[in-house]
Amino acid sequence: MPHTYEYPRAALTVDCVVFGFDGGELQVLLIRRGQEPFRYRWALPGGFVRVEETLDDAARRELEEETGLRDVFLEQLYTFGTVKRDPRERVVSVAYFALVKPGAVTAATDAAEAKWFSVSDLPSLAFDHIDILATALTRLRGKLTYQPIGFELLPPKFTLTQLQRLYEAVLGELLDKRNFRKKALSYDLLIPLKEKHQEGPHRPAQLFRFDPVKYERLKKKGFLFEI
Amino acid sequence: MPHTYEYPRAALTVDCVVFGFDGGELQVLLIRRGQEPFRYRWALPGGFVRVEETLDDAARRELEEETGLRDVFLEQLYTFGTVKRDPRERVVSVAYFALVKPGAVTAATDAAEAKWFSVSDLPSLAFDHIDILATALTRLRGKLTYQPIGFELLPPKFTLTQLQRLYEAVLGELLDKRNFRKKALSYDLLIPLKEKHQEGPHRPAQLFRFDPVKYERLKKKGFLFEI
DNA sequence: TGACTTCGTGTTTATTATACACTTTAATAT
DNA sequence: ATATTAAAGTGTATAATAAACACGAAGTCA
Repeated sequence: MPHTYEYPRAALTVDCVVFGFDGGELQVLLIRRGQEPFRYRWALPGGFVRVEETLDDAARRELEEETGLRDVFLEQLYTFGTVKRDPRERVVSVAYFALVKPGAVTAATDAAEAKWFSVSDLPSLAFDHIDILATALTRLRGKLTYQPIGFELLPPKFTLTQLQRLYEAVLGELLDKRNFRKKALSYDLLIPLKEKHQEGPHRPAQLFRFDPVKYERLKKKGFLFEI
Repeated sequence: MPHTYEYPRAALTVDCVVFGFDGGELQVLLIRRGQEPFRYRWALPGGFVRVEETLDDAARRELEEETGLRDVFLEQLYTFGTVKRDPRERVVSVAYFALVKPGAVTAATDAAEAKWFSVSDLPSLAFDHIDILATALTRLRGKLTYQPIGFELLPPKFTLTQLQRLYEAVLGELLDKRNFRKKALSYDLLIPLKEKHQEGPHRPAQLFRFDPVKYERLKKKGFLFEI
């Protein structure tokens, strides 16, 4: 059913930069395009915004449709609106960035032609998606240093070393173990569990979980979480 | 000339939150609407994005058309896309925030039915513009503490006391004079001028200007400017 | 020339960040 | 059982930064 307007209108899309962490490197989830333009090229998951859904809803819907992921940390990033970013017609894209835990990762990747890529070894991307990705990376780095969003990238139970590896991967620098642990624990957001994480012939590591209640409380005060 | 599409499309607009500083309070520039909906209500300057212009261009164009302002600091803020934010039809708005110097202020206000309001004493606004404004305020506060954008709100020549008053107005707290000056000067971004600012029966104040060259250099390094 | 008002300045103390190395603990191999 | 292995876990001294705080200087105006 066609729709007619007095003036030409841009098409509106959402694109999601989905970050994951495999324990060593920061990863991005990409899907292989099936149609022109940029057929067979890797691209960010995304698609057209429907006229009766919010932008956030559109991002969540497209993410689930194309990757199987749901209930993830999702936040609006930036809106990309240069005139020629899509060769067909004017398309404005509201970009989102998402953080997913390793659990969600394996469940999702077999749902579609989606694949994780290390951010340090990316293929050529469709449209201006490399710019969107770069913007998302900058935002992630910035955010990580003042908000405890790292937990969104780790399993529900994690060790302090895993948390440190994540920070090191995202920030691109090595951190001092003792200072990191001091700082991370000082916010009182990590709850030690009774369990330990045994892996290999060495001392097992204490497992922690994140305290979402204290997190919400701190968030209202406009807190910081600087590492 | 009508334009037809296979699926319904949202209309795309830009809205600008323009901040100014009168020496005492933080101000926002609003325009009075001439048409329905929300006729006679105050609203953020803004309008429809043309299909052949970028979002940034649209924001600058609308800002100049409605307020006479040009060559201002302008930065994309957030995109507002709830379904019913405009009672007529689906309208997605890319919000921008702008900072203008007092010089531009007086030149602009008589250009249209635009008026400055103190952020602590706002009228009822059209659409969801009060939400956009709140988002902009939060962003301004956050940004001001780590980037030297305060200069965008001051005249080319300013005193340290003026700069401090601005920070106090935006952050909503009083700052220590000596510590503030120490910090502000430590970044080496303020150039003392030969002139002094004489006003009233007391010691005249040293005038400074902002050093844009050093600013650009620092920006590339990903610097901070914390007060 | 004295009153008034804002400008401009330095030091001490508290807090936070940084640098740095050895003991503990469990699994595994012998 | 004992030795080996490898990561876990921990404390202190020093440097850097932030915070608290008060008074003389420089002009105008009566």
